[in-house]
Amino acid sequence: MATATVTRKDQITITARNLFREKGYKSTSMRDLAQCVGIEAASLYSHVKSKEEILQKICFGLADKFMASMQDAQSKNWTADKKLAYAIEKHIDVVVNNLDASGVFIHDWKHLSEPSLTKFKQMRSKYENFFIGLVQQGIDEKRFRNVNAKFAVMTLFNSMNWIYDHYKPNGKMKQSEISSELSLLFLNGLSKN
Amino acid sequence: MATATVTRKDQITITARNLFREKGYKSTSMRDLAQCVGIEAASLYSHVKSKEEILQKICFGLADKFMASMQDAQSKNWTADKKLAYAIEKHIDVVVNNLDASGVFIHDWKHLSEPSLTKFKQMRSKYENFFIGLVQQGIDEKRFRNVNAKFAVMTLFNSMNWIYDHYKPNGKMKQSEISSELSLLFLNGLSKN
DNA sequence: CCTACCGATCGGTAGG
DNA sequence: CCTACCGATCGGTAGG
Repeated sequence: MATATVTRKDQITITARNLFREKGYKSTSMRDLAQCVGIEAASLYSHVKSKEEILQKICFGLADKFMASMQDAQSKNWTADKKLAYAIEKHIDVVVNNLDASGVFIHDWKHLSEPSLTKFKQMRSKYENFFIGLVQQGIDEKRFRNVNAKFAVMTLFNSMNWIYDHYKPNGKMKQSEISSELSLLFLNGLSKN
Repeated sequence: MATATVTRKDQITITARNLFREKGYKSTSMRDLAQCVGIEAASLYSHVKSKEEILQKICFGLADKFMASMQDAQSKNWTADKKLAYAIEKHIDVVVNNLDASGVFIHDWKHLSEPSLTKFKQMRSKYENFFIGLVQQGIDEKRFRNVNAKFAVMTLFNSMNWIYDHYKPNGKMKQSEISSELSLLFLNGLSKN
């Protein structure tokens, strides 16, 4: 029977995600990380190549999840507004189930060095353009008001991405409520009537 | 005749705002700052007490502007929805006219130490509660749908605060368009249609 | 506003 | 995974 084994490397990644999110990447030292893991700082380098490698794993790990959810939404044969609601739901699902990584993703991607930085920006653009395309399609089909699609999507993203900051797993609002409320707020905001 | 004199201290503050926004507070060294100003690092301390003092000036300088716009909106004898639209417009006005400071405000307030940190959080709470109160009032008066007022305001704030990130002074959208589009998007989203 | 310098801390390596 | 240690850089001070 396969048991879920948390290797030391996993433990380092998980701890780093939490520390980076709490204090920020630049303010977290490898010595902080080592202490939380319970080993000496130098020992970290038996498991990771560098501090930035950890950041890369966190940022691209989440980026991959967003890309997968995009492809899922893309494959559906629905109207633009329905697809958009679905994509919002999927995005929030990723954020809520990766709270620490989401915080790091949003705040610390800037500290990636080349060529990771360029790759990261490209993935983000691709993802943003998918949403912008859906909004534009909704406008063309006269489902939405005639807004600036890019501006609307930026507004949406900022709302979605910061959920990690005020979401409490055992709080008043359940994940499903947040999803439905946010997509309603946004789609209603775009609606014509 | 009074001429606008930019003192060295002003120059340090302005340069710091820009560097902190571009690279982050923690990633900007006093040596970086000194070089951009054109003096030696040690000379900075003739004009400022510490690195954190600069951060405090930036954060509380902007917080004061937000508080002033809140008091302005509060003094109006209008309905909740109209007051909210006005408060949104005023908030965006502060952000757009303080782009660098807004970026620092949003990203780096965490690096304030006590007692500044507590004071900052208190001001922010007061400001947030003002907006939450307006949304709740709109709900009570049956002007808005019955949403979670706090969640709606967090959504609004995240949209408004990140304008600094994609606003281009000479871009497609003028400030007035951003204001009206964002408040329409939000108020329309809250409306019962 | 500068030169000269401080103690602390950083990411990371050597060698076992 | 540890001890021992590296060169670089940090915020900041002394003294002029």
